[in-house]
Amino acid sequence: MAGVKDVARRAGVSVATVSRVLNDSARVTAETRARVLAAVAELGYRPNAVARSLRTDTTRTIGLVIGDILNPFFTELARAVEDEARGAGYSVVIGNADERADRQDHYVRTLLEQRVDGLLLCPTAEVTPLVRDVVRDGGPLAFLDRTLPGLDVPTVRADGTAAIGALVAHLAALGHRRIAFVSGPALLSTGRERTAAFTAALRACGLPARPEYVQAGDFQAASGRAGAARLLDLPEPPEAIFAGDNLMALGALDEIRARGLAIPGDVALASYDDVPWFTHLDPPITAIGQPVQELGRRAVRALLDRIDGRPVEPVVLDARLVVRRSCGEPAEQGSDETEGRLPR
Amino acid sequence: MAGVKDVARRAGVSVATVSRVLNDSARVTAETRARVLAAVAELGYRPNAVARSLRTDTTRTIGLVIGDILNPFFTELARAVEDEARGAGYSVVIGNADERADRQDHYVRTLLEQRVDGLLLCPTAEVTPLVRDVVRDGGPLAFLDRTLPGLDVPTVRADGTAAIGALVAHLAALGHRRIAFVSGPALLSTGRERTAAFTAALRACGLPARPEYVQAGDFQAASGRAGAARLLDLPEPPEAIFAGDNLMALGALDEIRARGLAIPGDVALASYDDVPWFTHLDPPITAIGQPVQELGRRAVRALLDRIDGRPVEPVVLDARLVVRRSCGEPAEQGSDETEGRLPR
DNA sequence: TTGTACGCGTTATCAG
DNA sequence: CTGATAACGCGTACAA
Repeated sequence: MAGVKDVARRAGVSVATVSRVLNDSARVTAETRARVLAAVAELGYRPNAVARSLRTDTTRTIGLVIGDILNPFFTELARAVEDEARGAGYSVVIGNADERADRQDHYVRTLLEQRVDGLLLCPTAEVTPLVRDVVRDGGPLAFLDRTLPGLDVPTVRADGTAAIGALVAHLAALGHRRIAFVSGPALLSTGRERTAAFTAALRACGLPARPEYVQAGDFQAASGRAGAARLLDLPEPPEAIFAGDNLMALGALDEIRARGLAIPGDVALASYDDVPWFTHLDPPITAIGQPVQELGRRAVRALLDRIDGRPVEPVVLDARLVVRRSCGEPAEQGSDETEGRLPR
Repeated sequence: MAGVKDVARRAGVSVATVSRVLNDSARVTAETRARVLAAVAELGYRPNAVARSLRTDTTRTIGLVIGDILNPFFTELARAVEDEARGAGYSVVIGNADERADRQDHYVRTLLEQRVDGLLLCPTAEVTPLVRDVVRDGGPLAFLDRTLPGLDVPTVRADGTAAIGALVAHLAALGHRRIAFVSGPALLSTGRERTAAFTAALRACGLPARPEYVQAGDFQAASGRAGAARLLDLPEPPEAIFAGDNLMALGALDEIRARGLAIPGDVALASYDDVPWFTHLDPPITAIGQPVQELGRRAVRALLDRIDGRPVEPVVLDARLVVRRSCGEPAEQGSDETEGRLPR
């Protein structure tokens, strides 16, 4: 494969000059520039980014480790991150942790060895030794969507506390008193936050917080189904089930359908995370939507700020309740802004 | 950041020895190996993959350029590719072409400059000059899902011809005679193949092929909605709409719902590509499912074969019809194997 | 078994 | 404005 040397020879100049026109770093005669460019085209020269990176100690690349590539929330997030990064001249390398700490670490390690300029991490566990080390060594890290307690790392996330409060109030207003939650893992900040917000919201509405009405899941569909099954098997099953993410809502839906139960007649259903198809179910699913695009954009900006040594402060955006009909007919229903919404 | 040199000094050995234990290439005393490993741990040494790649001319990395990261078909594909690659000791770098030829080329170029060992491409257009060059130069390329005419490149894909034939026969058996198709782009092999199979299937069933019943889309939801709108606005609207992929099916669904039409009473709906939530709609959507996991695995194996200089032949798997209820009640319905299926 | 020294393709420094 | 050359971090002949 042709290198700068070949190009130089063919253009009748030195390698230094070739490098200069390729990076338009210094002033070069229009004529020699043309000769070089011609040689580049003729030889089909492709710059070797590996060598370039070794020399410049920069890869123009950022890593993104997401929780689960099959989860639409994360793919939408990845999309937003990628768009913003591309705009800034960076490539994004995505690692799919599959909600496993070991796989997360695998990618963190690999990406660091690849010498990415920065790393966006949606942590899958409390904290692994590797992540602790990276933080200690001041690696170019930022957290996205999820936080890690006690670590001083720039974080971009959405807070669902208010929206969950609104959801529980909505359920209570519709007459539901036995409200259950299929939670995410307690190891994740998002899992904990949503559970805490849920119990606080119950209290605020004067509803009892029954421990058996909080079932632990792992953000995967199967656990949503299992959690719903346990809830529906209770001597006194809940009147409403709130799933901690869209995958678990899908699982809960599976279980509810399998039992031939009606929504919201027999049991109401709501979900954290909003996805396009929620709108098409009968009834459409009430959900809490996160500002995913904005999350992605802000995360990239925060990371680039950190890379460039600019000061960066945490970003917390708000999630919001989208009322549809899966929890019962509201007395007075606002227009559903996402009705008929199309992805992209 | 610590390098081999630092490790060597700390362990009291030469850099060569360090390199040897890191790659367990040659015989090293157990004792020195231990000393080196200790030094590595103490210094928190992280091998520089960039330098290593420059030296070895191999990155243990493959590129994957997909059509659209928001399309569940592609994310599932990416997942399968990643799993298989990881098993073989390779990392996967994903590029999202967003169904645009320019963006596809951007990633092909970038990945090539990054010196990936191989490149899996789901081509977004007939053929771009860049792709032509890469093929001509014998770049380590394989096509996935989509094929490019007249190019001698290993290809792994699914064929839907038989399944589409079965679908049209199914529709005809249910009494539908005016059957329409929202096609993918004619520039894509998958778009062309499905359209050809559709018209052939009509003919096989003795149904007329009306040109106005084939509306061109681009595999994105918005075009599915627009295509459905044009069809439903026809003086003689179709009794059944078959969408060329799951995103366009979502769009068509949007349009049908917006018009207050009943499925399948007013219009039947079917989709190419099967997704988990199809099962939960009322009625559940009849679809054609591809063996996505297998596609991903075979693609990686084919690419690695090519990289290692082993002979590789094209792989064509079969898609299959999954009958649900969105086209009407079949006289005799087989069990739906994917009912209640959970992702992962 | 271990050490020395060269080179991978590029950019950046320093002369000219 | 252009050219010669050192250096980036690592792997590997070759020598010891």
